[in-house]
Amino acid sequence: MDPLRTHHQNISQPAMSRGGADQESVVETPDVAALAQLLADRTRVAICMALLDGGTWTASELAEFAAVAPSTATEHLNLLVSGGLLAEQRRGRRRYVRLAGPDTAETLEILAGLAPYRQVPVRSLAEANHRRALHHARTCYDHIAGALGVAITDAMTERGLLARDYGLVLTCAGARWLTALGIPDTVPSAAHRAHVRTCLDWTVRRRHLSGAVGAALYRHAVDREWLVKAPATRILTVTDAGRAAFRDHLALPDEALFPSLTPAAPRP
Amino acid sequence: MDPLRTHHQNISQPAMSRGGADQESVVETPDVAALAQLLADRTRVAICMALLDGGTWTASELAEFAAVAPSTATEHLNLLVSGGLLAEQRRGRRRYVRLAGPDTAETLEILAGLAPYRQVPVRSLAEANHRRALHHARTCYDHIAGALGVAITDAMTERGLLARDYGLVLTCAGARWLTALGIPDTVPSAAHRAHVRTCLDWTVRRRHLSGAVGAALYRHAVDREWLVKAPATRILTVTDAGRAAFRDHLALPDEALFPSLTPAAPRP
DNA sequence: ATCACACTTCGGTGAGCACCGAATCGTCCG
DNA sequence: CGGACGATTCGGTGCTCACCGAAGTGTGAT
Repeated sequence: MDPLRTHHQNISQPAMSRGGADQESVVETPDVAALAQLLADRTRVAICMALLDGGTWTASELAEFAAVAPSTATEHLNLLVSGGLLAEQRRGRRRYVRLAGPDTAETLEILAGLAPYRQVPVRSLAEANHRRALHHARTCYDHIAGALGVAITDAMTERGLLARDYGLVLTCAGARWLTALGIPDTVPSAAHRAHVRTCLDWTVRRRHLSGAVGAALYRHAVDREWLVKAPATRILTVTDAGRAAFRDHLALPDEALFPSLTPAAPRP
Repeated sequence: MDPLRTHHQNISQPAMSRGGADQESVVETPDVAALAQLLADRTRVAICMALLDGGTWTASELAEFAAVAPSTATEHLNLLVSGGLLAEQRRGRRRYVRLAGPDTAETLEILAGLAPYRQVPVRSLAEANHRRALHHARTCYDHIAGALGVAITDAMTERGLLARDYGLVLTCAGARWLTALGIPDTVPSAAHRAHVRTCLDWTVRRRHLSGAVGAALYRHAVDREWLVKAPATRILTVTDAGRAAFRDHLALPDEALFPSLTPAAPRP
């Protein structure tokens, strides 16, 4: 149709204002393809997934994690930073990198929930253990995911702290429960209306609690040392104190509290 | 590092179970890259954006909309359907296609909100008018977007029907207001806790109302003929009755009710 | 000063893929 | 039946890009 259309001018450069002819009539449009292009590469996604632990990684740590050469990692980081998905901070000879913000993290989680599944071979016993631990309990940027996260959400729902109507919401009882735990500030006066979001868990294909309440709960659990986050991974470990607390406050069953008891990836 | 790693085995085929050696130790992982790959092409995104009007299109309509050859459109539709983003229905020699579901639509909107902006030239006067109309009021799968959508959201907030704490929520007054309008069924008894979501508007870079309440409001407005949707586009036109209603119930200003008065894409 | 280290730049390579046109297959209509 | 039409298949083309290694740059430690 359009004779100007050479083959495959799909994304590439910003097209360079030509001749200055009709430059007055332009419109801005969100370039979804450009954003998706950033995430259309397994290595870049692996980097983003690593950063979903909410932490700050160096370039070489990410290169090793993603199993690519440092030079390749540099290229990917350049793209992700200039695309606005990652924030960087250079100190000395190190390049520190983290997710740009909660929006980014949430978008990644949403995509992970909608994405098709893929079979991935497990090579070593160490990797199998790592998988098992991830499956049991991990961070999801600022809240708790994995079997533990789902169990918490389920228990809170059963006990009437959360209610399901057109999405999950915090009930008045739930607000009181949070206050009793000593989580007041995050939840404003009209507590029953506080922001509750859910997030589709990619290991269990079940929804778990996120949003402001999920974040507050996670922070609280870490502060009280109910949970300990392993450095440089997203793995959470439940402490003895944590087991006591989760049994006490939510009557969580042992399956949710011990990683070894977590059943192997139930496929729906 | 890995000698098995030839160059660029990034996405491609499902790798074909080899030799049947170590097939027991596999794990399922969401393949975000594969999903993003689907959206990493301008033409495919254009198709998805067209389908965001919530309607059903034929293959050739989409080919014309996206300005590609029919054969190219077929290829794209095959990918999008088999990737689960689109649902198809074949009748006779026609292929009817629509978005797979609300999840898909929501994900697209979220991506559009996070995506970078791109300058797009406007070629004809007709296109300029089309843009203006889209900018003023359009559907966003199942709710109202554009300047009108933002104005509605703002007005509802100002009048205490919506409140902002950790995201937007419907107040008790808001629930009563909906009931008075005659929108009861969508909103369950504990109405003030009904599902409210916001959606970042890509024309105005402002949030507007979505979720169950947003969808109910849109359906109501169409039922009462406050709004009329132009066929084969996402454009909404405000009728006289609509203007009266929106002035009455929300005191919307004229700028929000007449497309010509909408200011040209304010950039923050 | 010297060396180790974290990262970057650059050239080259190979795979992937968006596109079209021409030919083909079915379906619907006159 | 025959022709128009919607959609598909297929071969070919050219661009894009993920990857690496080797060489280079700057920082920090000895």
